[in-house]
Amino acid sequence: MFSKACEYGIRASVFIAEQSLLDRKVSLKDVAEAIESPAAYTSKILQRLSKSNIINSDKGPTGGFSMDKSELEKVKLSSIVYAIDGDNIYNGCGLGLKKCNADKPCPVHNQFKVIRDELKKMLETTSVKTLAIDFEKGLTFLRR
Amino acid sequence: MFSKACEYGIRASVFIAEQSLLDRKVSLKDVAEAIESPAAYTSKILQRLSKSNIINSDKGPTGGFSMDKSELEKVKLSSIVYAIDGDNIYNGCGLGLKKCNADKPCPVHNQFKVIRDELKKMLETTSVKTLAIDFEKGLTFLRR
DNA sequence: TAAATAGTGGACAAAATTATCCAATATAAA
DNA sequence: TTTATATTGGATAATTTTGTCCACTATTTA
Repeated sequence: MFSKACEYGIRASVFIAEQSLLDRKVSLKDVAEAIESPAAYTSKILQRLSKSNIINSDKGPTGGFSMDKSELEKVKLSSIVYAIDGDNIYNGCGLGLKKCNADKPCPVHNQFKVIRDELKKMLETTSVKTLAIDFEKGLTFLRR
Repeated sequence: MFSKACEYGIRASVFIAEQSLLDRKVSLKDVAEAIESPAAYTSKILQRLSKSNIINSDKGPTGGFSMDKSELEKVKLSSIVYAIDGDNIYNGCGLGLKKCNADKPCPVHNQFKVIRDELKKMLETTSVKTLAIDFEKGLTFLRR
C-alpha cells in the first residue's frame, strides 16, 4: 500500500503530535524508539516532513521535533502520504499502465476507482490529531 | 498497491484468458508484446501462475500459455494477487507493524480495515473472465 | 566565546525488487 | 529419430528502496 518510508512517516507524525499535545519536543532518538524504526533512516523521513512543513525541527540543545498544537487538526494523513510517496496512490494505474483513464481504461480501472476514492476520502478526512489523541489514551500502538 | 510482478501477472492473465476464449494458445512473446512487459521477467511470473494452476503452460511447438475456458469464471483476481504477492495486502498492517489487530491496533487499523475489506471483496468477486470479455470488446486496454 | 547538543546533508552500503541471459528440458512435427 | 520450437530454471545484473555513517551547521548554555 504505502512505502516503508511512508509507514514510518505516519507513525512518527502520530508520536510527535501526541507529544506536542503534551507540550513536549522529541529528539530523533525518542521518535525512533517510540515507533521502533532505524534512527538514521527515520531522520531522512523527518527531514522530508519538515521541508513539507508538516513538522517543525529545531537544532541545538533543547531542539527536537514538534508540531504546532493549533494546526494539528488541519494535518491530514493525505498530506503525509503525499509528502513521502507522492500521488501515485491516487493517480497511478492499478495495473501499472502509464496512461489509464476513463477514456482508455485498464481492465480494472472502474473497480479500482471505487477503492481509491474511498482510500482518498479516508486519508483526507483522518487528522493526525485524532490519531494522536487515541494513541495518548492507550487505545492504539506504534510498535510491535 | 501491488508489486510490478503482480501487475504484469494480472495483465497477462487477462490477455491469456481473452485469447483462450478464442481458443488460441499464446507464446511468451505474444504475452510480453500484448501487455508491453519485459519478456524474461514475464516468463518468471507466468511460471508462478502456472504452478498455482491459474494458467496452463505447454512446451514444444504448438505449445504456449492458455486457460481452461470452462474454469475461467472461477478464476478471481484474488487468486492471482495471492499467487504473486501473497496475503500481505489483506493481513499486513497498514503502518507496517508486525502485530496489529483489533486487540492491539495501530492508529489507523480501523480506518484501513474498511478499505481493505472492500478491496478484498472486489478482488474476490472480479473474475478474469469478465475482464477478458471487456478487453475482447475493445472496452479496456493492456498497454500504454 | 567555548563546549555541548541536536538536526542536516551527502556519500555509501545492504537488501529487495525488477530484469536479463542462457543452457537444459520437453514436445510436436517432419 | 532428428529437428525445430517453446517453456523451465538457475545464475547474474540493474535498479530501487531501505538503511548506515559521519562530518557539518545551527543553537543553547555556561
